[in-house]
Amino acid sequence: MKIPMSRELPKAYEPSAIEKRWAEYWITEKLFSVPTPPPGEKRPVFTLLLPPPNVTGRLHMGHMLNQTQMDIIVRWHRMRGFLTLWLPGTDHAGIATQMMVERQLAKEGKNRRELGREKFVERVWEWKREYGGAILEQMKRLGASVDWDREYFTMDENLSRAVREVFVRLYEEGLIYRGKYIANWCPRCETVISDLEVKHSDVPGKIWEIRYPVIETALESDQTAAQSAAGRPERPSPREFITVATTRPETMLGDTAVAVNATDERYRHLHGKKVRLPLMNREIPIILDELANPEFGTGAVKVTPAHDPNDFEAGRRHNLPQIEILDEHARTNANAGPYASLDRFKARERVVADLEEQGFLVSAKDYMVPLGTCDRCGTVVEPRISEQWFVKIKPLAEPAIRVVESGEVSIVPENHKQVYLNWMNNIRDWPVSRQLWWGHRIPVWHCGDCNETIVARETPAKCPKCGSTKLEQDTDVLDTWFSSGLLPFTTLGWPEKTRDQEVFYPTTLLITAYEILFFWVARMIMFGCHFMKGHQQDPAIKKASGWGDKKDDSVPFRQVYIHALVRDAERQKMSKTKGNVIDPLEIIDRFGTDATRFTLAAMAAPGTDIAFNESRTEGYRNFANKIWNAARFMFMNQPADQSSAVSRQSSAGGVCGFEARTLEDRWILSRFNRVTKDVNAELTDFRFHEAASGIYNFFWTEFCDWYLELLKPRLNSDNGGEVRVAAGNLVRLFEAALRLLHPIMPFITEEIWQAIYEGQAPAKSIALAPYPQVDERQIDLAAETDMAILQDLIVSVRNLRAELKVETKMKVPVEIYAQDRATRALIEQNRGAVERLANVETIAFVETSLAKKGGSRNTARFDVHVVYERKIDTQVERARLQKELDAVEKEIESKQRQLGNDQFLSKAPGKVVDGMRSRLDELRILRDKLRKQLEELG
RNA sequence: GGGCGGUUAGCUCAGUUGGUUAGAGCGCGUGCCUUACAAGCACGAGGUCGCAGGUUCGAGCCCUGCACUGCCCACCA
Repeated sequence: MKIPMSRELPKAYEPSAIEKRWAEYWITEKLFSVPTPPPGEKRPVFTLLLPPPNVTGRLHMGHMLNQTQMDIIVRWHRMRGFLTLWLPGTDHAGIATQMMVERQLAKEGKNRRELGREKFVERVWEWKREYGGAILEQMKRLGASVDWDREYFTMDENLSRAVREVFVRLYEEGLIYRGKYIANWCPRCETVISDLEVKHSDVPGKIWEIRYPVIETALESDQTAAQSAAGRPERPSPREFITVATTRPETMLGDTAVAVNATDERYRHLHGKKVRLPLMNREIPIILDELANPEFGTGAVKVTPAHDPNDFEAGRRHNLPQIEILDEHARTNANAGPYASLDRFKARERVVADLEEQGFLVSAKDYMVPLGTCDRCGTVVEPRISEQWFVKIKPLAEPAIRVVESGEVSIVPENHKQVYLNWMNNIRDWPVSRQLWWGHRIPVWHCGDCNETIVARETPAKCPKCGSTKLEQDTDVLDTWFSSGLLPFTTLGWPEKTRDQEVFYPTTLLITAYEILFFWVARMIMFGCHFMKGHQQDPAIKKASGWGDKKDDSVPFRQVYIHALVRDAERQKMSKTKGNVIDPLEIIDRFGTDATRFTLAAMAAPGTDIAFNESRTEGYRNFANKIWNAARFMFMNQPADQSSAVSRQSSAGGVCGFEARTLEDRWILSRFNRVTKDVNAELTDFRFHEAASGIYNFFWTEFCDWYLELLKPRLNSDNGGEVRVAAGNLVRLFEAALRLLHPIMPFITEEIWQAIYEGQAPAKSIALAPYPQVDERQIDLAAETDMAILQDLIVSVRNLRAELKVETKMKVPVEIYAQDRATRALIEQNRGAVERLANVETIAFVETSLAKKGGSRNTARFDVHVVYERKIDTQVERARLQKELDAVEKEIESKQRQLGNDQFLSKAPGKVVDGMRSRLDELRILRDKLRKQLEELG
């Protein structure tokens, strides 16, 4: 691909003009594709699995944050020489996709049942082929440096085969079983869903108290005796009632008992009795069970084993019948007698009305009702009995707990580790079957003749027990998370043993949102530890990659980084219903991908949510523009005979060929190395915000505002040699800074970097160039100290000029007193810089303090006085001085107190004590000068 | 009912193991179209770090309590 490139850059940076071009270039050149490495590969390896977005998904801010962080880490590793594999793909997203296509069908006036399963599934595949790639296309705009040659889809044949393999193995190991249990049922999706897929909330509603008449029995005499013992009236009322409370009165149609606690004295006389169920006119027993809490309500509770999980358990304990009164649509069925064929809420109304009419309703009170709704469609879920496949989870959870406890898998930030462990320690069996059509069909067949259940990897020809060919495959599909939980190894060729696994498994890192810690992360760890048990990563690679101390290579990843949630500017969670969703693509259109990425990076402090604020993005768009213009300046100042000043050899990563001749050269080189050192450390700890702001400050403040300004005279010098050095330094430093910035802002850095080399770049892309690494020898403390003094001097003069209201263009003479010889020498040597940057005509050094002169500034190292006829506003100046003096005196006092404290002197580190002493010395000088100045003002 | 987090400048947020002067961006004020950049430059104002105690030579950071505020988990009728 020919790279269009020009050193005549437009004045304002236009991201849209370049971003698309580079995104395409990276893909067509296959820059990020990683073929299976040959044996003997020794490079360190970095592997990252993209959390697969749903095929139905549209890119939202959460994705973008997630992908930006991943891309930063990935590009950073790649530039540091890691063999870097980032695996992209999409998830078939069972319910979501099926709903999407069903909606489409509905528009055509059809439904899936008319179509039939086979045709419907074909239809979903069509939809997937047509629209399923949308989110990955959107990803490309973000610049995500994934290996597109390895793109996967969770229903690809190879991944599906692995899913069947896993199911069969688990079954054979006794870790999968089938049973009739009560579970959350979504009447709209018509499938069972797991606890995790239910959202709980309390909503205003009602609680109804209902009385059930007690049936008098032959045991009455005993009861009476018991009552007397309990100090009750000797005679029971002719019609005794037992009162229960419920927030779902319609379920009483399915009641098969009333429970009281055995310890509850109030009900002792009713032990062994029965009640007559109102409306249904059915006799049901009073049972003694822990289910009834004497502290709550009346202490008596109705028991509906078919429609409540607690009652289900109680029902099992007491062998109670399970009477289902609701069907899969949550409509009442024939068991509801006169209330059959009603929507559940309609049934509720009728039941309440009739109870009231017949005198069974005791009360109806306002109440906050706990309500579970379907995560997908928002429908109120209904606990319902059905036959499902379950994964026995404890044996899988134990190793998954161990590897996190031991740090074989580390979770960052660490507080999520505890959350993970809490959940895992209380984990319950996982219902994995779903009554859907779209997904991995369960590899189980039922024999139509002998009813045998056959669990097999491939479709069996006949029943192994009776030889019948009347076999029907189980109609259910697997929970979407079942297949995505396998991805760390199935994408690397499992169940075959492959070279890819040897090299890339365990994956290095997982970056994901907190929300799917249980859904996905936990399942990956369980499956990884189970199915990759005994796996060993290529030892040379493992060591080179920095994981030599890890013992367990079965884990799916070495590290998990949990990132925050992106909220809107008001800190509200973004949601479609609230209408406060910020569309990242729209932000990108307006500010550019680089600026948007930078925003997310700069705000991504680990552990805190991000309130996405557009004004920040605008600021970072400006930052990109700043870099752009600095580049224009750089190109403008390249001598004609020095078209490519940068060595084509890539250096070890630092600034290559820089000739530090002057203070500003030594200073900027030192600063660059310091920032480089910091950024590398910060990225190691996922402190994206610190890395981003470090680079921002370096580029803008130090490089542009100071270094470029100091360089200008040298670039405009008549001395060709000097110009050459200055221009060369400029371009070399710039080149290195671009590499430093590249992981966060890949597009603009690529554009300028390529332009620097004019088609002769040492690599196909800056993304393949080395990442800057600190060269400690280039850190120059003296240069940094000296530069700070000069900056202080220049700012002081600028400040005085502003106060004296010197016309901007007018140069003024200044007088400087520096008692310290070194300081004076420093200023003398750099007087040109001071004159230029502070707009000074001449500098005159004097031998006595200038503190008494108006229009002066004093520091511990120097006094500077601007010679100008206009007088300062005495009032304002006095106030300013007084304020400063107060602050200084206050600080002196506190320092003196500390330095006078023996405990402090003996306990505090010497560095701190020395630092405080010299600071105190400076403060005293400053105080004296300020006092003199105040005296002078009178 | 449990668990976790937040409270720092007008706004949005940083502040890694406690250590000398608490930072940034935006916004605000003043002056500048200075030949890279007005999406810019220069200078400036603005904070008793939620409240009350405690530990320490030293606390924005550690401990206790309180207030307000978010989130997650949980089968309480």
